Amino acid sequence: MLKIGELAKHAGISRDALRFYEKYGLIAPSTRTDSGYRLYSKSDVVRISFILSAKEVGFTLNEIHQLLELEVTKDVKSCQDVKQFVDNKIQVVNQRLNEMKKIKQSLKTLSNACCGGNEPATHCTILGALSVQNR
Amino acid sequence: MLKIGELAKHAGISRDALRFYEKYGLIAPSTRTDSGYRLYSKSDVVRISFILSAKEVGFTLNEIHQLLELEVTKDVKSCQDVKQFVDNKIQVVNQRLNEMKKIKQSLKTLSNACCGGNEPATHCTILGALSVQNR
DNA sequence: CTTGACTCTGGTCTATACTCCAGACTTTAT
DNA sequence: ATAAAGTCTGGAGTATAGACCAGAGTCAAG
Repeated sequence: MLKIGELAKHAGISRDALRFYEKYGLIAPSTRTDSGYRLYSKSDVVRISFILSAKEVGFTLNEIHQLLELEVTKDVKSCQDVKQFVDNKIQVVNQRLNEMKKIKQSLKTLSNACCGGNEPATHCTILGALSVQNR
Repeated sequence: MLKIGELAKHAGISRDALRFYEKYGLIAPSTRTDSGYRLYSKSDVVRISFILSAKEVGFTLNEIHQLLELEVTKDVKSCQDVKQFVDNKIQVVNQRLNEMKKIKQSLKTLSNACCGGNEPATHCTILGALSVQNR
């Protein structure tokens, strides 16, 4: 079991962020000490790492809440509902993946065009790289 | 040349957003009419589409500004600087791509596990899918 | 030539996702 | 036993990314 500071350090976020996520309903510590200190379990660690991954790729806390809520509401939702919701999210993720790949390609084109030498970078711009793409 | 409303419609954002980006230094209309109306050129359209793509994949306006600033500061920055900055961004994008792929895989696992039928979704959860991943 | 749609500037307001106290209590280290 | 470090709740403050509004000017159609 980890105290809030330990989990925060482990996850690379602040204690305040953890308490904020709790207020937001994303994660609650499994238990508390007699004195009221939060204690987080291993599964809490997994949960936090999912939350951070999802955030990393651009899901809002609200969307993450929906994803996690599937668990809470699983008894009242039918498999059908869940599948539809998830398939929908997969579409979103796919779109973002494609945008991301385009951006990466632009950056690579730019990096390659750029000799990396000491002279002024007169010909090195993102938009230049983009218009090369578009040609 | 497009007026602000036309560009906004074309790009799928609000006029206010465009004016906000302008204040932020991301994009300025090529010219103005005598009466002060903003007029956007084709390259402005390209620029906006880059901004939106970058936003889509999770860059903040500030980061986008840095990407675009390469153009403005190109005379004072050496090729080396540009290359380093860009290669750095490519690392970031790569990390996000990987996170995104993981999320997508989780969602797919979940979708597949889920029969899609009418019964309660007792076994369908993201965290369930995640722990299957981790096994 | 007026009505409606559009644009201008400048300002206030909002949601999201936190951060940063304050004041009190608890735990750990020496 | 005491200081330092950590934690608690509650509330205020902040940065980002716009949305919204007022009052005034502009343009296009009938």
